[in-house]
Parts: sequence; C-alpha cells; structure tokens
Amino acid sequence: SIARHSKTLDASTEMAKSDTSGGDSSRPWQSYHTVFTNAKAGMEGVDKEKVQRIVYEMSKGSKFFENEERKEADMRQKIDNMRDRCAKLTAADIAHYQKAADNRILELESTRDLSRLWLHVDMDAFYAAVETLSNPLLRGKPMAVGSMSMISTANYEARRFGVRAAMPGFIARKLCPELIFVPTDFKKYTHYSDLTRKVFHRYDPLFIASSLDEAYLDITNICKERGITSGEVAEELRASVNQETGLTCSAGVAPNRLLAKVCSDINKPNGQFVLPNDRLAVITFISSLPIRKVGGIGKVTEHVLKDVFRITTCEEMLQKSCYLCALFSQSSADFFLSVGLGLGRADTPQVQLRKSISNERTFSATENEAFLYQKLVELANMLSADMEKESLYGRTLTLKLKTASFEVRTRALTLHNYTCSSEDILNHASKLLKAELPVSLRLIGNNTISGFQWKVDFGGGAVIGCRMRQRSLWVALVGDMVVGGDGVRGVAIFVILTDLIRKIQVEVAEGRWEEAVAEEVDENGLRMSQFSEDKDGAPSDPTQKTLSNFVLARDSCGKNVGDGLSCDLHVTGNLSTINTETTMDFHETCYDIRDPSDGNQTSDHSHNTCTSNNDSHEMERISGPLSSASKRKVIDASTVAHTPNSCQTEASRLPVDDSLSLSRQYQGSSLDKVKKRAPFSDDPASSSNQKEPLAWVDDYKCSLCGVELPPSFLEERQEHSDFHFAERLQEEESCNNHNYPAMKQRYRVISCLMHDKRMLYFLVQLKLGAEERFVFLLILHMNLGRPKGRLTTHYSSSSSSQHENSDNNNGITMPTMYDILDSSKAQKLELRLQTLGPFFRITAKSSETQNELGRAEGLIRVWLGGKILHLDSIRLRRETLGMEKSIFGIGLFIGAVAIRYGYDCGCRTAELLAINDSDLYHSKLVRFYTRIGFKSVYEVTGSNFGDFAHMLVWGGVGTRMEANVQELLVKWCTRFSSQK
DNA sequence: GCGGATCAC
DNA sequence: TATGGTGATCCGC
Repeated sequence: SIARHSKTLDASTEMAKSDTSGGDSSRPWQSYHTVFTNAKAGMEGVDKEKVQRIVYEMSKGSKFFENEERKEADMRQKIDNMRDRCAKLTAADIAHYQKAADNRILELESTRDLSRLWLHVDMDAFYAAVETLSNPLLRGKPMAVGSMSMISTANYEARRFGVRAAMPGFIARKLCPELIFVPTDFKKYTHYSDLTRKVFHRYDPLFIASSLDEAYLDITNICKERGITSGEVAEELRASVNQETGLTCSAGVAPNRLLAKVCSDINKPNGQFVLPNDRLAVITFISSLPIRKVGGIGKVTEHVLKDVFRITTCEEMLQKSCYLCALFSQSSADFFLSVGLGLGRADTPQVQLRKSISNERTFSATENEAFLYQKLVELANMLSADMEKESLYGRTLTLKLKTASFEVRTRALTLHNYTCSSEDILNHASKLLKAELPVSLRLIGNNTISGFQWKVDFGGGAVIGCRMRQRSLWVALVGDMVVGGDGVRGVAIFVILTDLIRKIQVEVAEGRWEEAVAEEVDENGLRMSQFSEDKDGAPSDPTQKTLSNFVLARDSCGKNVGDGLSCDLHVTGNLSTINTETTMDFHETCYDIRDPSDGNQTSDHSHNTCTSNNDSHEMERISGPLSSASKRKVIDASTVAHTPNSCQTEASRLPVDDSLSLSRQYQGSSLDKVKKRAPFSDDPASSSNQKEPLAWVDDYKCSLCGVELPPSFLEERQEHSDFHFAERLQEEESCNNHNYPAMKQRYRVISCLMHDKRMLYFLVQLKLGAEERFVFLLILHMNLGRPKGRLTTHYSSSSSSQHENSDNNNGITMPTMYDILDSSKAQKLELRLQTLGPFFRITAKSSETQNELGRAEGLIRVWLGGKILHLDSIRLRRETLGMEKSIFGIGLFIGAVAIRYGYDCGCRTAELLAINDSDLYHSKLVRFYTRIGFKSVYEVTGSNFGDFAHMLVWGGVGTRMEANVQELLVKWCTRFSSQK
C-alpha cells in the first residue's frame, strides 16, 4: 500500500510539473489563471478559451496582471516546497502518518451525525434578479450589477458570454458589448432579502443567514411535524419565496451544512437537489465531487492539492490521507479528511459575535501625502461612527495598504486602551502610515479594530457604560440576575441589549419612545396594544401575565429604600403594556456566544452562591464555568427574589472566594506563606501567566516592582500592596474580556413594557440547549441631556496659564482648579478634564512619557436636592507602578479635579459606590473614602428588590457613600491650595 | 501579537 | 481610464 501510494505520487508530480512549467508559448493566455473560467452555474456553454484569451489580453501588462503573476509564482514556490517535503518522506514516515491518518479518520467518522436535515437556499443571481424585478425592461438582456471596475453579479444571459461576478466591468464589456450595467443598490437588496427571510423564518425560526442571498435552515422538525419529505419542504419553500418576492432560488438538502451548500448548486438556477441522510449516499456523492465545489477550498488550495498530490475529487482526500496528515497542520488535515468523509457541521449553529470591524477605500494610486492623510481621516471618522453605532471598543488597530503595484501590506498595533474615538484611530493609524512613507498607494484599508472590550470600567459604572459616549447611560437588570461590571452574563446581556438598543436608541434619545418601540415590535411581528402612558393603560386582561405582574409577584419584599435614586427607579404600578404575545421569535436578534475553550472544563464549585435555592445551580449551567473574577462580580439575585429572607445573609457575603486570603498574603511579609498558595489559582484564565504575589524582599523591597519601602511605612506599604492587588484585578478582568466563558444561547423577546418614558422592560426568553428560561430585562435610560459632539477639554495642566485666586470661604482656603493642576505638574502629572454634557472624564498622564496613568469618569446628575456629583469609576494604569505612587496617590489628584469640577457645577453632594468585588478590597475602599470624607449611606447587598435600583446605577453591590462637596473640597483638596 | 495569505460573498 | 469591500481564519514567526 505504501509503495502504491508513493508511486502514484511520483507519477503525479511529474505530470503536474509538465502541466504547469511554462505553458504553450503560442497561447500565452493559458498560463494566466483567473477564476473566471471556473465552472459556475449558467456558464456551461461558454467558450472558455475565448474568455481566457480576452481576459488575458485586457489584463496583460497592467500592474494588476504583474501582481497576479507574482502571486502565481509564489504559489508555484509553495507547491514546489511542498513537493520537496513530500519527496523527503521516508517509508517509515509514510507508514507512521498513514496510521495516524487512519486513526483520525475513524475518530472523525464517529462524529458523523445523520439525524438532521439541513437545507441551503441560495437566491439565483440575486442582485441582478432584484434589479430586473424593479426594471422589467432588463429581462432577457445580458446585464450586470456593478461598475466598470467591478461586477457584483451577472444575470444568466450575461453569464453565457463568460461575464461573471468579480470580473471588472471593462473586461465584461469586451466579452459582451451590449452588456447593460446597473449600479448596486443595497437598500433594494436588503429589502428583498428581508422578504425571503420572512419565508425562511416560517420553516426554521433559527435559520442562519450567511449573506443577503443565502441561508441555512434546519428543517428536521418541520419535516417531522408535517410528515413530509425534505424535498417537499424545499419545493414548498421555493414556491413561497417565489410567490412573495418574484425571485427564484435554488435549494440543497443534506445531513449537514457543508453538503447542503454543495447540493444547492447542483440544479441551479431554480432547482433543488436532495442528498438522502444515508451514509452510503453521502459517500457515493462525495466520491466524485471536485474539491473546488467545497466551501473553503479555493483557487490556491485546489492547485496545491492537485499539483502536489494529484487530488481532484473529495474521495482522493482519503486515499492520500497520509500525505495530508504529514504535510498540513492538524486543523487543515482534519478539514480535508472531513471533506473526504462528507462530514460537516450538523449541530445547531453558533452565530458569532463580531470579531473585527473595518473599512477600506480604493482610489487611483498616488503618493500625495496630504491626500492619503485625508483619506485616513475620512476612514477613521467613518470607522469611529460605525463602532459607536455598535458600542464597540477595540484595542488592536490594523492599517491596510495596497501599493500601486497591488502589493498588500498590513501594519498593526495593539493599544493600551480600548477605544472607538476617531482621534485615537487617526493618531495611531497615521503613525503607522508615516512609517511607510513615501509610498504610492491605491488603497487605504483604514483600520481593522479587533479585541473588543464589552464594558468600560472596573469597579463601578454601569454595565452598558459604553453608552455614556453617546449621550445616555444604559444599565440593565436581567431577570433574576443583576448584570454588573463584566462576566459572562454581562457579555451575554450586553449582546442582547446592544441589539435592542441599536434599534431603538436614536429615537429614544430624541424622546420618541413610542414610535421606536412600536417599530421594534412591529418589525418583529408583535402587535401593540394599549400603548403609551395612557392613564388607563392597564392590561385589558388583568390576569394575564404582564411584566408588571411578573415583577410585582417577585417583589415580595420590595420596599422603597427611601432615597432619591431608588424612588426614581422603583417599579410602581401603572405600567403600560405593549404586548404579551409569545409567538414572536425573530432571527436577527438571536445571538450566541461562543466559548473558545468550548466550556469543557468542569464547573468550579468553589464559589458560593445561595445554596438554599436550586436556581443558583441552574445559573451555573447557563453560564458555564466562570473565572473567579467574574464570579465575584455576578450577583445571583434570583435567589434573593425568590426567597428573600432566607437568602439575605448569603447574598450579603456573596464574594466568597480566596480573595480574602489572597489579600492577606499580599499584606503579609512571610514569603513561605505566599508561595504555598498562588493567588487566583482556581482561575484557568490566569493560571498560565501566574504572577508572583507581592512580598517584601529582605523586608524592604517589593518583590514585584522593586519599590523600596521600609517596614515602618505601614500605610504606604498597605497602599502599595493595594495597588498590586488592583492591578491584578484589572488584568484578570481584561483577560476575561477575551475569553468569554461558555454561554450558548439564543433569545427572543416575549414582551416589552415601558414605564415613565425612561425604562423599557423586556421579557426575554433564553434558549439554553433543550431548556428554556425566562428572564426579565430592564433597560433604563437616565436622562442625561443631549450634548452634541465630542468631549470638550476644559482644563489641562499642560496648558494652564491663567490663575484665579483661591476661594476664600469662611476663612478656609479652597483650592482652585488651577491650584490642583499646578500641584499635579510638580508631580510630573498632566491632568485633563473633559466633558460631554453631564458626563465628565478626568485623565492623568505622565508628563514625561505621555502615557495615561489613570482616569475617572462620572456625571453631574440633576436631582431634587440639587445637583449631584456622581463618581462612577476611577481607574489606574499599570505605569503607576513605576512612579512610586500608590494606587491612591494619583487617585487623589484625579479625585480632586472631579470634586472641584463638581463644586464649580454647583453640586452639593458627591456620591459613589465603594464596590464590593471582594470583601477585603471593599473594606479598604470604604476605609479610604471615609478618610477622605465620605459617609456610608446605604449598604447595597442585592438582598431586596429596592436594591436593584442601586445596582442598576452602580453596576454592583457595595456601600453607597455620599459626601458634601464643599467639605470634601476642603478636606481632600486643601493640600493642593497655592501657598499664597 | 504581527504580517501575510486564503476564502467567501 | 479601469481589477471591490467586509469579515473570518490560519500559518509561521
């Protein structure tokens, strides 16, 4: 068998070489390999030789052509390399790989799933067909959608001339002089796409739309329910699509999506093909299938497989399996072998969160730097706007360039901060661009931003704090859990909310709730009833399960906590309902969150939720394993809502993990003790880059950063260890942001209520595997006003020059903003205050390195007793470490600016939440803020419904603290006063 | 994390 | 005159 294989291979490589070494010099076009002669539906009778000749002649000598030749040469090189490696395989190697391959084939075979019926629908020449529909004069004539530069789709009449998608228009016109060009009109296509999707939805509410004109449907259930065959479903579906859109489509049915896609192409256009769910049928089907038909195998892969291994059909993948395993990576080999077996994904699909967002534009090549920079500006602005629309913050920026010679370059940079601001994007992108100059470019693929952060801050701030960028603050309460900070649920809910908010946000911001919600509801098949804040707006049937009933029923111990905020947020009666119908299930808003680690780890039970209620275990199942950090942040309020009394004590000591002992270690000076137990050792995400816990070397020097602090500096030492602890928390958190634990779920909105034009309630059904679960979701819109534009910089210590006199109030000297800024300058700190409406941000930079060291954010809230300075978060960067300043050192400056700003705005009260992420850290925070002048006013534990309001606003449990701004200014800031 | 490439629509 | 835009993934460093 080995001998046979190697012999076949030798012969094939010889043949391949003679095939491709140069080509016939009398027919040079034959060596110019384009995709345009590839078999495609509707191209059967085409004179390929002629097409190839014309394409060649039109392209010859162009920069594009030269680049194609370069790429072709690279491919040859790649093929030759692979051939060499292949030739070097010894008989023993081959035997070894053959064994491995055979085993792998068995393993893959065991995953075969023939239980599902997948249908792939593909609209026929979609864009072209839509254009024909809106302009019947085009019917029967060769037509292409696109421009002289590029064609998106050609109709079947045009395809007979060899015109096809991805072909430049000027070549197409050469092939077919009477070709009619129609510009693309995506609005039109989207409209028709929506019509088709309505049909798909009837057959599989969870269908996967892979593009405007393609979708996968799992029709297993509908076939079963209606007792009809998959072929009949396909016929019926195609007829429905045709009736409701006037467009034709083709369909393929197979046991998995990969095969279904292949099948839909077989009888295109306006046809279908059913591959039975039968192993033999699949094997037979696949055996003669050209590899190029398989999704994922393109021009290059086809060539490599053909020229190196003489593989042209899927069946041959199995015959050459040992070579595939020897020369390709495990994942590639697995893919090839799966194809050979006719395997594909048959499970319920995972719709992924977007991983990147980008834009790029082509223009005529130029070296003009001003022009290129201008393009970059435009692209940065567009991208920033797109990101804001989706509330995305990214940290890896990739600049894409295409030179005049079509060479593509990318230059990437990972930022320290997450951003979506056009300034940030532009600044960094232009730096990357400058490094490439001088260069002649024809494309700036501006930026790809990836590595998203789904939440803004650590310790405080609302989960949807990102929205603060956009005039309003959104927070969410989800059914039996409060979403605060980050964590699995935070991410999941964020996804849901983002989607809902995206649709209604603009209108909501404009105060047009009714239309917005009505539209959302209408769009998704819900009908509205008794809408708006009509005083008689109670549900027509008081016994029906409205959300208010839902809420009130659970709020068995709901009390008004008596303070302003909770009054404001507390759920009262008189909620107007929109609908309580339960049949809706819209696809666009179904999201899944995929766990890269696939949730295979066993659950970690070390954390303690309320054990008196089984729901807590259910929560565990929903979310999959959590890292210790996210555990600390997640509050299982369901237990609270169900059995408030019994759970109260548990809830109040929720953050139970080893952070307490960890922090003790940080403080302690016994190295032995520290070494015994590494911090966060139960956290798989951070175990790999475990950091040494802090210890004082020779009882003098910090083992982590080298800062020297004698044992007598007790308080400084404590603060120093606090810093490392906080750093650790932040690190862990950013780690979590990238590794969403498993939460494969879908959701649908069951109903929606509005209260007081400020809150939207959704009853959302989550689907978690076989289980269904209802959660209650609240979106709160805090009225923050509507400032326009970007953050305005008010003060900046780098530019402060004017001086006011310090206030003299009752004989006490109050520092002015400039006093504080000047004092910060002496510390080599550069402070900046920016505002956007009520929102403010204070950033501290090192004046030496210009690195950001920390920032605080918050807002000025208007309330009955006057304005309130609402402090949301203070965050410090790791560079702080090198400055021999403790975590609160820089915090002090930032806080001072915030307080002075609040004072200038006329705030009487300042409020904050000393968040309770971990008991010890929490008590430190409380101690610290108390020292500064704050008083505890309320303990937010999550143990009663009234607490939800606080948790909504603050994003977690902890101690609500308040202080008189003026007193604060005196107490906290006097040290900044100018010594006049 | 970066840069080049491939692929799909 | 003239060969696109967006997003994902993989490989090899």
